[in-house]
Amino acid sequence: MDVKTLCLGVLSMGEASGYEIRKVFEEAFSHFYVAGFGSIYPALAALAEEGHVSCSDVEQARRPAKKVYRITPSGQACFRQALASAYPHHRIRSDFMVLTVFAHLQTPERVSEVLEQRVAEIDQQLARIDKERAAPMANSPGVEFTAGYARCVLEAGREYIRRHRHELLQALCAQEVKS
Amino acid sequence: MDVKTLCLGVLSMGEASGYEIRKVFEEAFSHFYVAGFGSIYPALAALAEEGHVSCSDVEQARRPAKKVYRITPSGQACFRQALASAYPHHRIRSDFMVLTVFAHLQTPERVSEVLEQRVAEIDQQLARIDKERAAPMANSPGVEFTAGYARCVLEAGREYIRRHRHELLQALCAQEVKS
DNA sequence: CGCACCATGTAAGCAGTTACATGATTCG
DNA sequence: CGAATCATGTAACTGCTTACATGGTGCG
Repeated sequence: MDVKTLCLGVLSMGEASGYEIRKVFEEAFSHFYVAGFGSIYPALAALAEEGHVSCSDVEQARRPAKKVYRITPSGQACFRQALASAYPHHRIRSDFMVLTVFAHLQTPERVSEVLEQRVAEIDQQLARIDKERAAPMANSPGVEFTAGYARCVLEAGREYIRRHRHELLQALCAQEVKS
Repeated sequence: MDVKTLCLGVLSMGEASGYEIRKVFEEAFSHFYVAGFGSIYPALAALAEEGHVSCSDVEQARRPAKKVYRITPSGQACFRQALASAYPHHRIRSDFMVLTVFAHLQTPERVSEVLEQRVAEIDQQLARIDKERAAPMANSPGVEFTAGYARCVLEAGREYIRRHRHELLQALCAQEVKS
């Protein structure tokens, strides 16, 4: 699934500008999808040309004017079709895990720092999920389920690091003494 | 971290051909990094040109000849440098979670299928981890730690789906009756 | 006055995927 | 004999990231 399809998804929950869509990606969707301005704006332009969204300029008091996009019936059909035919891939690209796999090529201090950074990032993501739950942009069972899934997986990872970091660091120290 | 760096990492554990490196990506590394032939072969060629790996043709009885790559001291230094300076990013791109967020736009049958497919994939990955643990290509504390981390996170996700799938599906059915 | 936020876009470049192209051997 | 495995590569394409370009408003 590409950024275009995901933009349609965001717009299926209500009209929005490009800037607001990006905020959704950064906040509510940040646990499973990354997209920046550079991919969102071209995606919206392409969707408008295909007739999947309509667009209107909205002047604002004390703010720059914005372009508000709305999903059209054809866009709705297109998004439903994408949902119906997509395979539920789940790809991870983790430099964190690369760094832990090759822990023996780093100093114990460095490995400890890496683990701390990962825990800090998990804490941030958990805080974001709780914030989103307090003020849900759309209170659907799907959003609820997915937030719970993300929460559960993140907490499991954090707990694992807490419980096993000493084993890893001790093994590294033992190895350092030998060499 | 790019494919080139990861290839150096694989070669830091011992010499290998491109074909064998790809097997490592598909098996031991599959939980946190994806790479196919199309990125591995060009990466190895580039590394050879930069002097980070050496390469020799090896004729085999009853097999096609292969090119065996070995990491050089400069490659080792380069990889250590990459490990020392990389930030532990952990990116997820999950069509699975997109599909669950928009569960209300799909039939309960479809959502159920999606959940089952995810559970099946988790089971496959868990089986792969256990297989790898039985015959570890390198028995380092880092490999052990990372396998445990992946195990823990995958199991948490599977458990969450098992415990909460009924809630999601019931909410969808209730909504369907209303509309 | 400077920073952060609101707001929209373009263009170049790169990394990686997909498909193509080839060919030997082994096993059922 | 066909399928799977071993084995290496190229080329086109796509999708995304990064950097560039611009400019108004609000707050401390």
